[in-house]
Amino acid sequence: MRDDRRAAPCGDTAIAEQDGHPMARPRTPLLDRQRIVHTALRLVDEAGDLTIPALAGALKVSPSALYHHVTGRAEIVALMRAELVRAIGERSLWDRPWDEALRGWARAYREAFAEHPGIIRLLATAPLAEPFMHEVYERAVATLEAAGFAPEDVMGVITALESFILGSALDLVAPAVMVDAVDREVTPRLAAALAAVPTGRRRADQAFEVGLAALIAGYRTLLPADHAPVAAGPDPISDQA
Amino acid sequence: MRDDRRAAPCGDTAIAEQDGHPMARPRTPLLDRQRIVHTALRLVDEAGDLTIPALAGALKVSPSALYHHVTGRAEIVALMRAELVRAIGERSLWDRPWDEALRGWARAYREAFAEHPGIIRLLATAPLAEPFMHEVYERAVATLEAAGFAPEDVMGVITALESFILGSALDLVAPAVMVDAVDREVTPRLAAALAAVPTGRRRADQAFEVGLAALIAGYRTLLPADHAPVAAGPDPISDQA
DNA sequence: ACCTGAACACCGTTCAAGT
DNA sequence: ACCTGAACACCGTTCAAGT
Repeated sequence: MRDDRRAAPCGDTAIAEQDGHPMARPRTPLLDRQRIVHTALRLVDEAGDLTIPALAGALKVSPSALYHHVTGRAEIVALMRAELVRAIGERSLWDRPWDEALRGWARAYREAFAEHPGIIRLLATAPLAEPFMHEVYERAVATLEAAGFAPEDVMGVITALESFILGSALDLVAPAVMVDAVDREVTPRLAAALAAVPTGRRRADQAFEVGLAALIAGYRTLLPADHAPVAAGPDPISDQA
Repeated sequence: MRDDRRAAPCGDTAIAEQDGHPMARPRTPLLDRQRIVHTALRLVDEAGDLTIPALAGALKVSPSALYHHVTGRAEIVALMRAELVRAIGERSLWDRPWDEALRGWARAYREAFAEHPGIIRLLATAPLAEPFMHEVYERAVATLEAAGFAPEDVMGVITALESFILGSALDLVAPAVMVDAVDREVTPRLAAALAAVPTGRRRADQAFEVGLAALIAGYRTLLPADHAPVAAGPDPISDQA
């Protein structure tokens, strides 16, 4: 069903078969982990899933060639996860009040998923808690403790927010079945509620913002009364690239 | 790696091959959708994934036999989802204040997943928004509107809660990698925060309860001032079978 | 070291053949 | 209608063979 041909001009990859007979070991390696991961990401974005034959095809290489650079499909997925986590870390800023920091982190986290929607279902089934993520948690813990959260609550606060983000990322790729599949005879109020809400991407965005605001507001009530540095202003948006 | 043999006593399924030669159409059907779904659920719980050969093996039937009752693997998954949704609906009670109702629904929802942990990764990638779910949404919308939530917020409130539940269900099956993988030299505060938290299932439970309480508390702030029927008492637990 | 092509075990699905 | 066994297209992975 897919068409992998893309009019390859001659000399595309600098090394090609010399005459007509197949080559074994090229002088310059055709592959490296970086090229594999980036191509895999592009492929997942376009096709929605990842198969070794398709990946090898996009890299103009035999499937078995990949196994000289990665241990298998699982490692490719792990590398994609690392790439994503790196993107999250780059965009999160922790030198600000805890509520703004958490909000910015959550948005960066979800935004990274939103840029590679196809990856969500590949990564959702496994946690993001790779060593890469540890330093992000470290900063989150420090921020929350400094803000006055009880030590035994801190991990729960972070984990719950992360669960919400991950669930929201899944919501992002969930096909919006309901909108007109709802029978206004049987479920009239649901139909009305759906009509009052935007469609497509903005639907998911709005639900995310509603939940994020509520979660942060709820976290604020966990703080002892003398710790309330930031007034509950209406959503101080923190812009960032 | 798996051993599907289970010492079958003769006459196990009432209909077996008469002598030694294979049978074609048995007098009583060997299969029905109910048996298929329940066996699939058991299999997913035990093995963590679902394959047609394994399912056929557990049903003591040839793989191709399944296709006379079900259109394919996708429909089996859909039937499992319907089974799960039914369980959620049965345990949720909506004739109570909105916050208690939402809290009970969320717990029932997650509890249904927790009983079949293996199913989470099968269902997480697709929404639960099947027609079965519509009437649950209908009741949720009615409850929230009656409580005074703005019509344009209602779907967001429900969707965000559902995202949190789904993410928490995924957290439930996430292997607890971090606990001792954390380097207390590099990330000392994270290590300390983790030490202050329970391990195993209870870790996920606590994070879920922290997030659920915060979300509901945050939702309460969305209500106009004249709508606050329930005081913010400390977690009125709603027991249920 | 790095690539190819053949090969293997597996999966989901189809289909003719039997009753 | 309902089952079987053979067959198909596909997948991830291994491995000997080439340079």
